Amino acid sequence: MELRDIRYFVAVADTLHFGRAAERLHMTQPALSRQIRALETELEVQLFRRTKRSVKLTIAGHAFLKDAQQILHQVKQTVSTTRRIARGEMGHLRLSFTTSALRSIVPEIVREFRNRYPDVQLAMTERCTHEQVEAFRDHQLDVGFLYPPVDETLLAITPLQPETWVVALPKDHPLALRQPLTLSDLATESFILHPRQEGPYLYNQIIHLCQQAGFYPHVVQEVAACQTRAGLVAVGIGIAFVPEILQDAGNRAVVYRTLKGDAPSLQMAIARRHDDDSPIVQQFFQIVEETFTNADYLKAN
Amino acid sequence: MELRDIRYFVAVADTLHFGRAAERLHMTQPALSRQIRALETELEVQLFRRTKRSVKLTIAGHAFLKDAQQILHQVKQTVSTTRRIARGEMGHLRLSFTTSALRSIVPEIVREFRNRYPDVQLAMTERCTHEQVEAFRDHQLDVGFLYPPVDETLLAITPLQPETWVVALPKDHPLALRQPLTLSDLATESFILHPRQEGPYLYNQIIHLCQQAGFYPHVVQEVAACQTRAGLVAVGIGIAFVPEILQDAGNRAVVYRTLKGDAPSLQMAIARRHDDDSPIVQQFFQIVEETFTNADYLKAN
DNA sequence: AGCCATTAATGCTTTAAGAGTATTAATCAA
DNA sequence: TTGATTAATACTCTTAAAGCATTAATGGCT
Repeated sequence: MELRDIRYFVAVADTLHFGRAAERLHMTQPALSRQIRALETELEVQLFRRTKRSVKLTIAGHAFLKDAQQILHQVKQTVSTTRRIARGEMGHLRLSFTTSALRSIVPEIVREFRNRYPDVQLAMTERCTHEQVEAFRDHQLDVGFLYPPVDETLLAITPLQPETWVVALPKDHPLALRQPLTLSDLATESFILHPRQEGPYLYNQIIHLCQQAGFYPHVVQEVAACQTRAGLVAVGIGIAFVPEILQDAGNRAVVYRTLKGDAPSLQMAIARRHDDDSPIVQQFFQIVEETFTNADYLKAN
Repeated sequence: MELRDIRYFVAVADTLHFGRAAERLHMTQPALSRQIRALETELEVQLFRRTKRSVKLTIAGHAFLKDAQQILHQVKQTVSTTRRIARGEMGHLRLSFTTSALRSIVPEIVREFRNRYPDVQLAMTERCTHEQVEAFRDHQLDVGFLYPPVDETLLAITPLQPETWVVALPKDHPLALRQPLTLSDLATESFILHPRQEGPYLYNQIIHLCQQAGFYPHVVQEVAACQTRAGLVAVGIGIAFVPEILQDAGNRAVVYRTLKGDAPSLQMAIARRHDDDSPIVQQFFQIVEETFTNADYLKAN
């Protein structure tokens, strides 16, 4: 049995007239009569009770009609849905971001995406860079905002705007008054850094920059959350580095100072699997690109 | 799009191998490759991501597969159900019967029908003959146990076993001792009959038989229910006619006497619309026939 | 690094299912 | 009785789909 047969049957069942049904199907009456008869033979079921002058459905024909219409409807629905999914208008997208990404342009991107593709289910999870890479490996993630470097054989990376980090000092620290501050000024300080395994790239970068400035930093504590580091700075445990964008939300007992010359910096990036051909992911990247073009445009004015 | 395309697609999606899928479909690989490609062109959707060595589903392909399998399943289900309905194994049957029919062979017939066709929904309603005819007219009824005569242009009638009616007398009535009783013996009695409009045929029959016996019956009361009539006989209001099969269930203060010669009698019949081609109804009649053949066979032994 | 096996695609031919045309047969209404 | 209506039949024709032979590209294996 083919959908053709079902379409023919429904036309005849609707009109109860082979001639008119044939017309509706843009074919001739004999061809239609033959197809219906063939369908009945195949089913071994009489669907119509015909006289030479009239046609009506049998009981079985009535039942078949109901199902037939449902099948045709489902086929139509399937075609439509498949097309929408292929166009990226429907489906789902699993998104991850590091904690600090929420303080950046990311929320705006997500908002725009939701607006433009309301039928795409968004699943968002906060994950650190390392967790994101693992999730990508396990096919648990489609798009991630993270901090390179990562395994670029698996992931395609698009760098976003660089993010410079500033020094957090207690309000009453002597250096809080000095304005052009360089890394070498911090040589004798105690440092509160983030745990090495949470962000080895940045950690090593800091150590390396300090060594270039002629000292090895004295690390008194390792704390993951930036806010907590600022808190510890406030009570005089030491000094710390935090992202520039987080400084406004900081503690009142803390001042933030930009470093002149080499300073710790990270460049957030957006990642996807190389082998991912999801049109939704493509569209997400499209929006990311547009958002940045737009943002630059605004800045230029 | 045709079911063929869907079947082909599912085969390729299952095996992810054009050659093996073609084998499973009993066709050659190039033909299959071409059909899949045509399907993709028609849908304007890439369903497979092919390399020269491997095939895998795209996101849209995955979604389509799910729906495709469901469609194929539904088609299979529809064919099966339609066949069962055509064979009379599924569907519904609306059945009516008069009150007294429940005291006859009818329950046995229904029991056997339920046994043999458990997937047929039975809707049973008690209706008098007149109500049944109305229900048939309104297409509200498929099979009815009723008492002719009825409109035989609408209904096809199969008569069942004739049912003779007996006289109910008070236990201490003088005629209770006379054994060969005839209708003329009742000439001076008071009669409790059923209401004329409830069964005009039987009512007229009784009047007619009495007149043939040389008298016009003196009717003191009209009561529909046979049991109630027997009750009134017990307290001496008059005498009554009841169906032979009901006499066992009668009042202890009442005796029942068969009439010699002409006696009121009814022949229950089973009715269906002439234009009803439901296989279920046919099968019901089949069982009715078998049940009677069987019953006669038992009697003969 | 090169060769062979594997596998999907392409070009051409063949087949058969389905459609068209002309006609028939039966039924209902006037 | 006749004519209009309508589904079925007989035959021919068209075309979509299948088969066959071959190509092209890829990946594994020595």
